[in-house]
Amino acid sequence: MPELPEVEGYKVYIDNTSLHKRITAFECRDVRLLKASLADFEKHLINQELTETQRIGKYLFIKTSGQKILVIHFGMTGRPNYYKEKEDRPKFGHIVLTFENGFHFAFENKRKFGWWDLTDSIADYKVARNLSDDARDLTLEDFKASLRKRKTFIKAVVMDQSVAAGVGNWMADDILYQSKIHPEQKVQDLSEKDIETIFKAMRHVIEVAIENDAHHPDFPEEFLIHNRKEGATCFHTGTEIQKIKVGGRSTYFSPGWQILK
DNA sequence: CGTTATGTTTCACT
DNA sequence: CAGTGAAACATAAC
Repeated sequence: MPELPEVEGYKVYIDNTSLHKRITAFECRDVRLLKASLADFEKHLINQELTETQRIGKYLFIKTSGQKILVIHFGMTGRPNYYKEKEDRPKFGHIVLTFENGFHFAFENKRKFGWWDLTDSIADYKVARNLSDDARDLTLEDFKASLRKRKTFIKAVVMDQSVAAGVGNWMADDILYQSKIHPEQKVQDLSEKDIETIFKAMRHVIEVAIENDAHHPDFPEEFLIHNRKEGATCFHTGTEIQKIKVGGRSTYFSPGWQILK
C-alpha cells in the first residue's frame, strides 16, 4: 500500500513502538529481501537500538546506536507490525527483530518487493538512488527545474522518484485529476501555471492523506481515490472514469474533466 | 487459468 | 551522459 502518506504513518508507528529498545535477535526468512549480507545485519543490529527515523519519499531510514543506518523500503505490500506473542507473528512477516522487552517488530511484505539495506550516510544513499527531496519539502523552483528537462507524459514524470520523492500511482492519478490535467499531457506543453497547479495539488493530496492517516475512505469526496476504477462515475462531470496505461502503470482519469490540450 | 496489484531496478535504445 | 520505455522481479488474491 505504501506511498508517501502511508510510509509517514509507518514512521510514526515505529517511533511509537520500536525505538530505544535493545535488539536481541534478527531473523529473516528470505535473504532476497536483504540488500546487505545476513551477517552484516546481525552484526550491526543485534545488541543495538533503533534511535531515530527519517523518511524521504517512500524510503525510511532508521538510525541505530551502532555504526549503520537501517534503510527500509516497503515495496508495494509492506508494512510494520509490532507485536508481543511469538504466535502472533504475521503470516507475511518475513523479517523480524526481537527486542529485549520480548516484543517483536515484523516487516510484513506479502509480495516481496520491499527490502532492507544498511548505509553509512542518508545523504549519500539519496544521491546514489537518484532520489529527489521528499515531496513535502520540495520547492516549486526545483519541481519546475525537473520538469523542464522532461519531454514525456506528465503522469510518468510526477511519479518519478527523482522528481518528487514519495508520489506513487494512486497519488499521481489524484494529483492530475485535481489539477484537471490529462495524464498523457506532454510536459513540455504545460504552462507555468499548469505546473504550479500540479505542484499545489501534490502538496494538497499529501497533506490531506497524512491528516487522515492515509485512510482513503476518510478523504474528501472530490478525491479520485473514491472512484478510481474503470467505469466509475466522475464526481465533477458524472461521466465515466477511464483506465489506460501510462508509464507501464494502470492510470485512471476522467476524460470529460482532464482534457488533453 | 489469466489478470492485476499503491514499486524499483535494469537494460537497450536514442 | 541523460532521458525514455519496456521488461523483470515475486506472490497473493480475485
